[in-house]
This record gives sequence, structure tokens and C-alpha cells, in this order.
Amino acid sequence: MTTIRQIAKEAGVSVATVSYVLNGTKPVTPEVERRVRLSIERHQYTPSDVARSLRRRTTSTVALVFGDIMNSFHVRLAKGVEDACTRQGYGVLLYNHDEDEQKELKCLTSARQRRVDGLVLVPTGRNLRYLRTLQKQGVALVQVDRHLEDLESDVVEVDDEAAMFQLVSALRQAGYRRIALVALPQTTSTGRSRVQGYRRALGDDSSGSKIVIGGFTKESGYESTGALLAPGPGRPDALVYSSGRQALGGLEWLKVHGVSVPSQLAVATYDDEDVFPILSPAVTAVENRAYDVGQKAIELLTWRLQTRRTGEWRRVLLDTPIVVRESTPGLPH
Amino acid sequence: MTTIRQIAKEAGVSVATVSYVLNGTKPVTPEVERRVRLSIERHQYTPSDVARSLRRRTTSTVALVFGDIMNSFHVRLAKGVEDACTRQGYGVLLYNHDEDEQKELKCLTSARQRRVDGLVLVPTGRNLRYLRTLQKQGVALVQVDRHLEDLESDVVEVDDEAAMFQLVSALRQAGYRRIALVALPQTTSTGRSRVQGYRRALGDDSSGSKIVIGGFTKESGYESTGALLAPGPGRPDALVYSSGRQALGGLEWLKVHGVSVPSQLAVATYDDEDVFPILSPAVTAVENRAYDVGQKAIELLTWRLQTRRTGEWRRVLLDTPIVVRESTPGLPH
DNA sequence: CTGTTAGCGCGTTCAT
DNA sequence: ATGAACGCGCTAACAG
Repeated sequence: MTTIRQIAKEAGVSVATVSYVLNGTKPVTPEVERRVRLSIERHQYTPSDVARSLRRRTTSTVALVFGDIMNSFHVRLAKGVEDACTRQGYGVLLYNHDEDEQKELKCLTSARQRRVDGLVLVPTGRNLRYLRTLQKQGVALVQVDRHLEDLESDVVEVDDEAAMFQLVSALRQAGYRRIALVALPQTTSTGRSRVQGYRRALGDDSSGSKIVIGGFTKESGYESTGALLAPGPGRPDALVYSSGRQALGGLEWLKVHGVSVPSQLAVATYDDEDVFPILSPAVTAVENRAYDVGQKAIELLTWRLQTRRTGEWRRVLLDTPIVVRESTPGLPH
Repeated sequence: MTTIRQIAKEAGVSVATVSYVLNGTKPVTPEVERRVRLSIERHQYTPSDVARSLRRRTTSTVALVFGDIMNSFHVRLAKGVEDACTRQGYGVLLYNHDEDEQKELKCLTSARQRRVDGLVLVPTGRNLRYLRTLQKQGVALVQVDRHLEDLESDVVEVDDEAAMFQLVSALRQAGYRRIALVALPQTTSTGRSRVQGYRRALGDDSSGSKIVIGGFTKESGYESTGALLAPGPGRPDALVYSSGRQALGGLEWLKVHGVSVPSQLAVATYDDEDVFPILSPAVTAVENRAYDVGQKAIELLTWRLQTRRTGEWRRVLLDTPIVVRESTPGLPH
């Protein structure tokens, strides 16, 4: 592979000069520049980013670490991050931790070893210590979608509590009385906020309250639905899912077991999967602004990297409109 | 940031020794090893992959370049690639080209500059020359999902022609007579194969044949459906989409315009989006084995990288079962 | 055998 | 416009 020295030799100049031409760092005689460019062209020469990174002590790379790219929230997040990074000249290294603390640590280790400049993380377990050393070493960290209580960093989230409160309140006002919730694991801030919003909306009247803790997968939605709709008294008249994946699984259960939506049961969910509009009935959902979250995260990240400042952490809370559709008759549009 | 020299100094040995301990390259006295490890531990030292890459002339990184991660095929592909790469110790750099030739070139340029070892590419336009120089420079290239006719490389694809042939044949045997097709742009091998399969299945009887060339987006599916179902004679009794995105858009059109599936119109599509089972009616689809494609691609890639062989290109063709559901009454399961 | 010295890989940047 | 040091880890050749 061609190196800067070969270009220099062929153009009859020093390597420094070639570097100046390449980066426009210092003025260069037109004639010399011409010769250099010619040689570069002839060899299809491209400077090595790895050598460059070594010298500059930055890699222009950010790691994107989250649970599972098959999750619609994460896909959009990835797209938002990717678009923003491309605009800013950053590369994106992709890591899935599958909501497993061990795997997450491996991702973080690898990212550090690769000397990424920044880290966009949907944190799982408590790899606190490690994240802190990362920060100390100058890696810019942005937590997205959820955050660890004991870790100071920039954070970009959606206002989960408010959205869930709004959704459940609207259901109550529409006359639903036994509103059940499929929650997320309470180990995540997101999971907790959504339950809080639900509780606050129900207020003192927790008679119809019913919560099952589900997971992040379609399968967990399927099972949780079965658990909530077990025959017996106090069968729910409305079901709220905490994630799009859960809802997809849940809808499958309902379809298989012949529960008709919305006549027998109203359904609403977090995360606006892009099929919800075309389902029959179309599903009411809390819009997930994952794309915006990704964009914003990179915005904060690049600001940190450019200013090299630390402290005064920012927390961005995006509000999330509810899109009312056919699965919840009675809700105001 | 800690360097190998600081570790060496603190442990009272030379940098070479530390390197040997790190990589197990040469045997080292237990006592010395202990001291080195202790110092490494104390400083949370991790060797820099960028320095390592510079020296080793490999980056243990592959670039994944495709149209748009929002596409279900690409998501699964990404997951397959990611899983396989993680197992093999490779990092994954993510690039979207949005089916735009210019952007694709930028992705490729960036990937080259970063000195990735390999490239998993869903090729768009004809950046042939550039891809060839990449190959000459030792970058392992695998084309996936589609391929450029004039570019020799390893290829992993799905047997599009066969799948479409099978699907349309089955529709004919079930009694459908006016089977319309929403195709993909004919600039891609995939787009062409799917049309070929369709044509071959119809045989001489092209009377009911009707093709509209759509794009890669949901929106294009929406519009194409409108075009095919314009009032008039010879209205199709079955509609086949060439991609999951198209189908999602198309189903929205059908829902909006009150066309009832399957009583007025049968629908089948390529790409098994994971909501198809829960739609009403559930949609018949050609399973997309994107995850397997990704796995296989990395398998070929790492083989190339390890053996450093070139030539004798392999082409892997995965077969894709058809999953018959409710949207196509009469089809055998 | 164990450990050291020295220089490489490639681009950047400061002093000349 | 140039020479040379530098960033950081690897490894061939060499010494004890």
C-alpha cells in the first residue's frame, strides 16, 4: 500500500510538504502542490487513518452500544446516530450487548481498546466503575433512552413518566376501569419511569391496577399477555404495553386466542412501530422519537469533544406525542 | 493514558517483556509476569488497538455498507454480521448509502481510509473501478443480497429467481389469473432476478401480467399499489410485492382505499417482516434469511482474511422457504 | 532460555 | 520547504 513517503519521493518533496497539501495545514507553492496532487492521483493514495489516529490521539469514531438492533427503537436510534455522525465525519462502531451485563462489559472494553472518541450507550447492568474510568480517560459518554442513577454524564431520554401518565389518564377518562400494564424490568430507569407514570395516572384508585413485569422481547409480550388475561374476575378492559416488541408479541397472543380488539379489550403501547398504522385495528401508541434521540446524542457528544469540557452535564428530555388509533375507542385524537 | 512504557518502567522490565506477557508471544518467568500483570491491573492498562493496527497492518474491523438500516432485511443482516464478528473478534463499522451511488462512494472511501480488513457490501450503483482497487489493496470484499455483474468477489445471496418462481407458480395453481407485480429497480441483480422468476412462472400466458417498477421504500409500495389498482378492466386478483417495505406501504394503501384482503385481492410478498404473522389477514411471504446471509458473509470473509487467498470466488445461494398465510387463500401450506 | 535494545509502521508538527 | 522527533505497540536480532 502506498505511503506518504512514496508520494513525497515521487513528487520530489518532503513528507511534511505532502502532509501540508493533504490537510491544507500550511501554504504550499502551486507548482509543488500540482506535482504532489498528480502523484497522489496516480497512486490512488489515501492517507491511513490509523497512523493519523495514532498521531492525533483521536479516532473520529464513536461506539454505539445497545441491547439489540432488532428492536425498532434501537434501529431508529442507530439511523439517527449514523446520519449525524456521517455529517460530522465520525465513524460508527456497532455493538450489541443483548441486555447482558457481561456482554456490555466486553463491548465497552473493546471500544476502549479501539480508542473511540465517544460512546453512545443504552446502559444495562451496573458497569459503573468501568464507565467512570472511561470518562476519566477522556471518552465522551452519552447515555440514551435510560440512565444509571449513580453515573454522571450527558443523557438523552424521552419523558417516559409523562407519556405513560398521559396515556393512562386518557384511557381512564375514556371510561376504562381495569387498565393492566405489561412493564419492563425494573432494573432500568425507563422501566421504572413507565410504571411511575402508570401509577400516578391511576392515583388512589388502584383497584383495577394490575402489573406484570415483562422483558424486552416479543416472546415476553406474548407470555405476559397470557398471564394478564387468565380467566377469572377482574379481567382487564385495557392493556398497555411498555414496548413495541412486547405489543407485537401480545397482539399475536390475542390473535391466537381469539380475543377481539378493541371490542373485548383496548390496546395501547409504547414505541410506535411502523406497522401499527396498518394493523387491524390500527394500534394506539406513544411515538418513539428514537431518531431524534440519536441525533441529539451526537450533538451533545461532538460538543463535548470539541470543547473538551467536562461537568455541567446536560439532560435532554424529549416529549413524545401519543398517536391515537383504532385500538382504543373513546380516546381523543 | 497509560502506555506500554509506563507499565514496563513500573514493573522494572523492558517494553518487549510487557508485550510478551500481553500476547503470550514468548515465555516469561512467573515472577516477572506477576509484576507486569500487577502493574497492568493497577493502571487499568489496555494496549491501544490503533498502535497495534499500525504495526500489524490489520485493523480487525469490517465495514458493513448497505442502503438503509431501517429496512428489515438490512437489520437482520446487521445482526448476523455483528454476531459473527463479535465471535471472531472483529469490529463492525456501520455505513448507510441510502441507495445513492455518490454516498456509496463516500462510504467506501472512508472504509478504505480506515483500513478495514473486510467489506460486506450491498452494492448500489457502479462504483466498479473503486471496488476493484480496494480488492487489489487486499481488502476482502463480499457482496451480499445482490451483486454487480462485472465484479468478481465472494457473493452471498438468496435464490431470488427460484423463490419468486415458486411463489407465482403456486398462485397460478391456486387459480389466480391476473397476478400483478410491484418490482424493484432493474438496476440491481435482485430486482432483475425477481422479475425473471415472475416471468418464468407465468410462461407463455402473459395476458394477466402487469408490472410496476417500485423503489425500496414504503412510500413506493403505496404509490405502486395505487397505480396497479387503477379502475379499469383487468384488475389484478393477486398482488406480489418485491420487498417487505413495499408490502407495508401497499397494505396501507389497500386499507385506506377499502380494498379487502384477501376477498377482493390476494397479497404475497418478498421479505418476511416480523409483523406479517399478526396482520389481519396474516401475510404470505418469502422468508428472508438476512441473518444467515450476514453470518455466511463473515464466514467467507474471515476465511479469505486468514488464508490470504484470492480468486476461486464462491457464490453462496440460500434457498428461501415460502411461508403461506391467510392473505393468499388456496395456496398449499 | 529469559530479557534487552533498537527500529519499524505512517502521518503530523515544530524548529530550522 | 525540510529534517527529525513523536505517538504506541510489535518483533528481529542480540546479550546474558
